[in-house]
Amino acid sequence: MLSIFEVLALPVRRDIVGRLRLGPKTVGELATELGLSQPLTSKHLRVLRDSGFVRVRADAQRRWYELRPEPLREVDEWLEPYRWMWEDRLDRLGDRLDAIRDEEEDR
Amino acid sequence: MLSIFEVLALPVRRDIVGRLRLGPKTVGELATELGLSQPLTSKHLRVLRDSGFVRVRADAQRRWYELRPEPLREVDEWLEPYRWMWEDRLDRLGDRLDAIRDEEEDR
DNA sequence: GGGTTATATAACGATCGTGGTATGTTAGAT
DNA sequence: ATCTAACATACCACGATCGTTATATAACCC
Repeated sequence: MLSIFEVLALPVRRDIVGRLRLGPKTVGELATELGLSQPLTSKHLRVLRDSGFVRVRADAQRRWYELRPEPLREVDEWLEPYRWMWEDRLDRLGDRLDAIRDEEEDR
Repeated sequence: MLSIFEVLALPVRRDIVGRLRLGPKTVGELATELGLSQPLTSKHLRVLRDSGFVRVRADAQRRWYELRPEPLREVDEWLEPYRWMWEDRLDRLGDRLDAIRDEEEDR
């Protein structure tokens, strides 16, 4: 089975993930949108499924694929130790100051 | 040239990135720490360099590799449209409330 | 200059994932 | 019961990348 980062390494798979962001879609819908053959679409969805990115719901012959947050969240957590490199804050201090300023402006 | 996600797909490359998090290291240091051959280490560093993850500073025969934030930041930005899926907040409202609560506690 | 240290690159073989084609499976429709 | 629609899977071949080994480059030391 492919790791989370390996799954995301392929542009077409990130594309699928992106198109499922706003709601579930069927294999046929995705294949059409992406201009892929049905078997190839199914295969990528299989990879996404095995790695936890999507789950399937059966509906007659249709298969509705739905995005799951966990793997994406893992990527987010992996990034955490590096965020200080581009987020100019001292241990969330910046966020707090921003929030306070926003509150002031709302008055 | 490999894309950012392709670069991160390999565990050993994420490992290198991780070990450079706290400061620059030489090829030899990394090779020893990771238990890799020198040529392999150099090759991975080459990939990391081409994709912008690291930059090199020459120092006699030594090459100091330093981590750069940009590609990691790109991953972070790619994740942005998905964060609502696991961050329980309504358009940053949660962050603000957290910050306000923290401020209250500090009093 | 000769030797050594540190690193980069070339060449090669092997592995693995990708994409295509063909086929299997299941459910609905007539 | 048969036909069709929607999807999954098996098989195969190509291509890319990974790791190894050998070699090249460059700078320091004696």
